[in-house]
Amino acid sequence: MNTQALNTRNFCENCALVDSCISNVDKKSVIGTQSRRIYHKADSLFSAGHTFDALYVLRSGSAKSSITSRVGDEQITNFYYPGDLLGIDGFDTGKYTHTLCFLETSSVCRIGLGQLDSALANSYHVRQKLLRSMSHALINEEQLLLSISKMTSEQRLANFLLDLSNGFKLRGLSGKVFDLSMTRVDIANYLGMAIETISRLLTRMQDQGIIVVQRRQIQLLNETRLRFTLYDEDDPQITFVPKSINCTNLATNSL
Amino acid sequence: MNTQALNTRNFCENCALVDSCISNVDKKSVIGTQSRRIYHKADSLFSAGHTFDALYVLRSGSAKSSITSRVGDEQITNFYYPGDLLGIDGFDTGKYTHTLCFLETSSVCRIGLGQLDSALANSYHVRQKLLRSMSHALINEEQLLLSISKMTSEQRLANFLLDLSNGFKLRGLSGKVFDLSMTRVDIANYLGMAIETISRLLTRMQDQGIIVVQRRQIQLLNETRLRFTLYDEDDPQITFVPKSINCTNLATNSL
DNA sequence: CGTTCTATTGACATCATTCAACGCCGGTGG
DNA sequence: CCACCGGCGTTGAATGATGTCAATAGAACG
Repeated sequence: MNTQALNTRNFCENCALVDSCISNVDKKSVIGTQSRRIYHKADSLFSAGHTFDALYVLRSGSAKSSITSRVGDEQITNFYYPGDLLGIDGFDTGKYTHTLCFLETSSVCRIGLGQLDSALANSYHVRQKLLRSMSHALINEEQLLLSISKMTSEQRLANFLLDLSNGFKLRGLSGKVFDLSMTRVDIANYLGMAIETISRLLTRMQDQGIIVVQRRQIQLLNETRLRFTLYDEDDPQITFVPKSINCTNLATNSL
Repeated sequence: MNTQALNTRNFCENCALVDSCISNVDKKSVIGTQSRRIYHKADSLFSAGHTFDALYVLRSGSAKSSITSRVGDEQITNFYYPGDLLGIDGFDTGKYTHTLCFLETSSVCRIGLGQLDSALANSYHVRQKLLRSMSHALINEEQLLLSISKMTSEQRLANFLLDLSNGFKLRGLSGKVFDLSMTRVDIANYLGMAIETISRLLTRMQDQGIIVVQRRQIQLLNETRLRFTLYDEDDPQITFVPKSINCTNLATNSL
């Protein structure tokens, strides 16, 4: 399985992601990255329990990460696209807790922990970038949590499609027509629902003229209506019931 | 509201948390912390949208953090106990995304961002500690996700009680008898279920002789049985169905 | 000592899962 | 080239776990 095209460089200064990539945020001290090889669908980059020895940046393709409970249940925690940072779950225990698995042919840049740490010590921008990425990952997870525990399945799916669309737009691709790199099973797992429900909802949305589904290809016909399902659909007038948890909002910041 | 006892020091070298606290992980360069004041129940430390200017360490008491969706739904993302790091959600955008709210009389140590960054630049241990904490927070969130999307309400509640018990044990308190500092509403929100369900489950567990509930006080009578409900209860023989997501487990780590 | 917050309990409604059958597509081997 | 097979996706019917609504009561708070 090492027969793949293997491409090892010391610096990725002409990577397409050059501006957003943690290796390049500090122009004065580019982090050397190694081991840029090609992975294929269903290959894994690392598995839960493996020694944490590097972070990775996804260069091309797409991937998913998942955790496993003691009972054997798996939960997909995220999908990744080019530019995303992989492996930050490893800092906690020194072992990866995620299993990272590619959804299609993909490539990554590897940043060894030693290199990373010296970059952190030397560059404010690298520190900023890493902390920001990790904070972002956390918030992302919490948004997912919010959607799973507070939204109907239809809203979750709509939200998911809009998120994907946004991600593609940000990467300069079409937010109107795109391909899902993950299976229905993956989506269902990620959103905490049954694949049958996904199927039914997709066809219903199609019947309503909101989207067009052809296998893995999705076309958004009416983004406004899609976005609208996120609000309480029964109630045309968007009622902002704050539903607030008891918390005095003094928010006496600092001192 | 500034009438509270106000206690400002430069260094917290004799804090009870001295060993685990990020301010003290590097004995050679203790981070100066400021503004140790007393907060009360329902006070908030910061709110979503406020400028991110500091991290905090919870010194005493307990707290919860929550995020709010555009529709006004709130989701509690975590409960905090002494030693926990607060505010790491702020790195992403430079504003807090959480609202942090105390559940009882509490105190914190404040670590300004400037101080933090110089400590990060100078100390490997501080870098390690911060990254570890953030990674841990991420994993924690994902465990919650897993439990919400893959477990029954009974299992979620059992899991929650066991987690709390563990936390108290780790802090040298009793894991058998403890007080919930949060309301049923908070628990329900956190676990993604209705308060009525919490109520019913608690009384059922009590009827089964697994726990004793008296308002906020919980006593674990039979921890083994509680732990056992986490597995598929129908099936006495624990069946480890791996339920694996399609992912070749080559896990060709590094290269 | 009333008002409000918190918690409990019952009856009922419902959304989503589960079970089951089937169709489609791509790959593989004869 | 065709037939078979397995993975993926769709659809229908029945079930059930959990939420919603409603009534009540105790504790906390001012």
